[in-house]
Amino acid sequence: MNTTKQKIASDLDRQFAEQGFAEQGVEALRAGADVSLRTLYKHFPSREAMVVGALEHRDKAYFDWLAGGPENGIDHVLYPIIRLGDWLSEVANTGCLFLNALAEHPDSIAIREIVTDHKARLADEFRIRLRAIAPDRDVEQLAETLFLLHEGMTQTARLHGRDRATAAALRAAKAALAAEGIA
Amino acid sequence: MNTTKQKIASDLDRQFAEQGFAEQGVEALRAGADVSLRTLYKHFPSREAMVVGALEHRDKAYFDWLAGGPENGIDHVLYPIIRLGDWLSEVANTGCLFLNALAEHPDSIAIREIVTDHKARLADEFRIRLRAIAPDRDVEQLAETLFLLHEGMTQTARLHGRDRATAAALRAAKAALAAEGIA
DNA sequence: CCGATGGTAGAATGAACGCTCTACCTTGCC
DNA sequence: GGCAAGGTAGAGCGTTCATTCTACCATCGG
Repeated sequence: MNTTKQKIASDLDRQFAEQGFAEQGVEALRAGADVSLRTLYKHFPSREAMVVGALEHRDKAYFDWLAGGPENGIDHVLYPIIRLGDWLSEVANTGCLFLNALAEHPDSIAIREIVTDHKARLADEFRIRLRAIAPDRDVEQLAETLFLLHEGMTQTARLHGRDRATAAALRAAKAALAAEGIA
Repeated sequence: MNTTKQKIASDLDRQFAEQGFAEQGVEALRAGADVSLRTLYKHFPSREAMVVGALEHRDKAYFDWLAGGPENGIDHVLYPIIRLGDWLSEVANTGCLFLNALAEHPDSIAIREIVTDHKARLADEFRIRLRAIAPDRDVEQLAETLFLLHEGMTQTARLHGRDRATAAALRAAKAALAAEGIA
């Protein structure tokens, strides 16, 4: 079964989030996941694979976390931003795991790919939600704006605190929607 | 003189921006700065000091870059965001050097301090500019919003391209100002 | 001309790293 | 019972890293 693999991936995710990527060697990761080195390498045959595994785990966890929420109205569109506020209070607040990984491994194709995919999917999420409440509009620019607010909020939460960052992102999102006559 | 030191700091800044922090050892940094190992260590007695030196250099370079610009009106407030667009086209587009450094050295007090200071000064920049055009208003929330847009734009430029990120940030900034009756 | 300053090249060191390997143990199905 | 699957502990290998050190050179004010 890959139950063990998933458990390890979850531990890797948490460890990379809390301690960063560079400051932890494979031995520290092994200890944090509480498995043997052999088992760790069986599931993730290189350190890079461990990073990819952690990112894949978080990608899934993040979109699972987004399930549910209001089905109509402006809150349907704002929900990912609202939910991000909750997320930031539950996990270690060290910015975006994906962008942090990319910062440390700018040359890794596998990592670049998963980061790009995750962010594209997030941008799509806003597009889909906007189309749901404004089917007759071109929502492309608004989707980009909401995506930008989401990213900015993630980074700003590290520096100004989660609540202020959430409030600022929601304020700006509502203003952007209002300026386009949506809401 | 510290001319040599400044030259090295500038090279370190560029190298960290282009190649990331983790993937470069001291020997690579030395080669990129075209100095001897001895001289490098004379000015920056540890690798951490090299990171701090690069960040200090960029902090100064960034605020120098912000000098000038329109003195009145909404463009005075938007100028850091407009100028960020230019900046992103001139340097390697790998996100925020400060946040990347923090991602790789979450335990370094010296690095955390310079990152915090830089970001606080940037937030102040927006506060000061807002007060200049709206002296009778409480600009605190708007300053936070503009700061968030600035940060979000920096990250989004990596993924969606500089021009789209700049346009989205400016759109959102104008909407936020309009919503508060400023502009 | 001399000595201080600040540069060069690059070998040496000791620690830490990613990864592999040997040897053994536990569990559950036929 | 026995064997296959998948786990454990941890020593060892070769490499790379940050840092230090020896030995030498160029420039220039007094």
